Amino acid sequence: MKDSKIIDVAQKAKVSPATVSRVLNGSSLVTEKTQKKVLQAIQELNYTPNAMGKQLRSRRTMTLGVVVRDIRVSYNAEIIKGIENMANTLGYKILICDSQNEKEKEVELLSLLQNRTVDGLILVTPQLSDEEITSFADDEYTIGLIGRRIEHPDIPCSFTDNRRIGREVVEHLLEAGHRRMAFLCGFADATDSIERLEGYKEGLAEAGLPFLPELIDNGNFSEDAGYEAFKRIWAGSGEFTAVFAANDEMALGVYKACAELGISIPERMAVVGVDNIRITNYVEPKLSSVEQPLYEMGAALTEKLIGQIKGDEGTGPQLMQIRSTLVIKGSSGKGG
Amino acid sequence: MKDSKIIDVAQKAKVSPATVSRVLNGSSLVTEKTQKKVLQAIQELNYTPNAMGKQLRSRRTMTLGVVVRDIRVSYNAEIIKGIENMANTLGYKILICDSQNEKEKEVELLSLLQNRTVDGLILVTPQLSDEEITSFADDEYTIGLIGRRIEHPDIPCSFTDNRRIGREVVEHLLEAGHRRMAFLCGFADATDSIERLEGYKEGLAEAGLPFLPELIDNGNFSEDAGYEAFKRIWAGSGEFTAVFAANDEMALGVYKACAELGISIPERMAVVGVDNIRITNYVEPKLSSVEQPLYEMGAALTEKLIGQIKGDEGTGPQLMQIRSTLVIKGSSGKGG
DNA sequence: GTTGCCGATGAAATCGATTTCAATATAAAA
DNA sequence: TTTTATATTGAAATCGATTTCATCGGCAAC
Repeated sequence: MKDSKIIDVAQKAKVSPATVSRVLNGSSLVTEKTQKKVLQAIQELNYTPNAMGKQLRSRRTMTLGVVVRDIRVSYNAEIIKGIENMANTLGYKILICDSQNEKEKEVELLSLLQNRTVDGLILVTPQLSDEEITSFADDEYTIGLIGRRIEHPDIPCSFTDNRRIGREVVEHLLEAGHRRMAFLCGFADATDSIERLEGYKEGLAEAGLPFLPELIDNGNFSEDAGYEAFKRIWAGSGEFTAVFAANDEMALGVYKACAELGISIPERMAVVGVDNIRITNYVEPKLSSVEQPLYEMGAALTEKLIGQIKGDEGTGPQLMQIRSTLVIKGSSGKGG
Repeated sequence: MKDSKIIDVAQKAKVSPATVSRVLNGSSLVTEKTQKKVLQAIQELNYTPNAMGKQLRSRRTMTLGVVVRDIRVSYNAEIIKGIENMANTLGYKILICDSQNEKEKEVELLSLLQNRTVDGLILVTPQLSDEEITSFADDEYTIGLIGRRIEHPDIPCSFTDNRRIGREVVEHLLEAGHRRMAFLCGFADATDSIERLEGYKEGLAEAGLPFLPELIDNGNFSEDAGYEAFKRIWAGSGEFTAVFAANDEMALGVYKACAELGISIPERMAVVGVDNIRITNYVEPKLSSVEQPLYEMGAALTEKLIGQIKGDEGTGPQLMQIRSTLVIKGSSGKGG
């Protein structure tokens, strides 16, 4: 069936396209009688307004772009779900862009804003520099950030207090009797990771313990990276009884390394991760982790961003810090 | 910075919009000199062609819609990744729609095709009936299916031979010495599940074993459902030594139930799932499963669908059956 | 019976690009 | 030098809907 245009409906109903448009958009300036005629015609022709025409005229695509580094990692999937749901309730659609962890691709994707393919863009833990992002926001493009924080009046950000996470984990490990604990960073460019490291340092400082650079290593947030990083540290200075990994993936790598090296968890080595992904509850022992309300972060940011697109000014703070909670499980119980 | 239009570029370069358009689209009918002028003007104005204008005129959105039941489940995420990558290489973007497992929502989403928001729609294990889908395809709308099979000249489908999967798993279990094996179905509407059940029956029949209805139960593909289903069967007729779950999630539910009931895997009970999701390698014992090349399924279908949109006719069969492989792990070793 | 006003409708401009077709300019041929 | 063919360019139509502005009609007020 060929799809019909507004003019077809107009002709069938013996009115002008303008009137049809008014009916479609619920304008009150239409007689009940003509409205009925028009609706009848719409029904008979099985007419659906063409989105492109509508968008061009209204200069709104009702679409949000979402840039993630990899759709498959559950951290991102959960955020996307939150974004998608909120966007949908507010009448928006979402365009997913997987940057494949390439910064170059992220830069490219900003063009979606320039060419007005989307009304706004949500970047999830982006690799772009603060300058690149702010310069875009300054150009009146609508951008929102998840898992990263930039102080800018027009950039809403939704993130967790990573420093607090760092401190809290350290406190937990201290309480469990550990004095020397390693820290595995993630991407060098990830503020998440950097801030968690700072929190780790603060925690140690508060307890009057020294910060030992040899207990720090980093990787790219992947299981393999965690595995390698742990092995490096272990080979360097065997002197530690706990590991705090910047995310669960890396913590899983630690599990693997420990299994290989015959190090038992948690007796000989306590392990704590961040994100509390599903797998943490399937490994033995269950992995202690910090749960971030990812779904809520996605949803909250989306709501704010759409508000901004619609022009709601000053509806609240641009920085939305969301509280995360430490979930203690078998991998970091008392004693050790 | 206000974004500029093609007319602005035209004025700045002292040419007509038509010429600018030609330069933009690499038409060969432009003098090198004017081309230079135009490019110069484009650069100076930092001009980017507006996507909506372009789309309206060309009647192409260069966007594909993807409907999944839940973005978070890794089965879907993997498929989406394949779709996204292929779409991207071919210049397409993807609009993600999470149907929240509601059929009603799926129906709604078909409107994306009607109003031309997308050029084509990919449905991943959809809940819509064959009739609903084919009637849409008959209306010249471009639809593709993943994980489901409909015989229709205009509907490309990418799926695995579920019946074969069923037979193969049964054969494997028979070889390991099992004679009575339970089967846990998934969604009642999922052809995947139904076909696997048929394969299971065929496998039994080939071995001359009877099909026992009391060893069949079903759930909704979730871990909880698997847990409940197993408990029901167990309570009914304790007489079986292996379970074949229609997917890994349900198999994980079986693990949970067995742990509670003190049934050891694989000694007392062998377990096999389907999908070979990541968690299967983190549980103890590792879960035997059937690996489906999800990424490839997504990518292959997308390529075909875009070909169809572009008008490549008859470039191959509409039905793409992709071979899956049984991965035997600890949960179904010999003996039992 | 005019005049004035208001509510319903339509004609036409608009959004921003592409593309057809006609009109140039340029080069080649006579 | 004039004619013809060809290579560039521009004017205007187009995609499909929305929206402004003008118009028409009816009704009330004078």
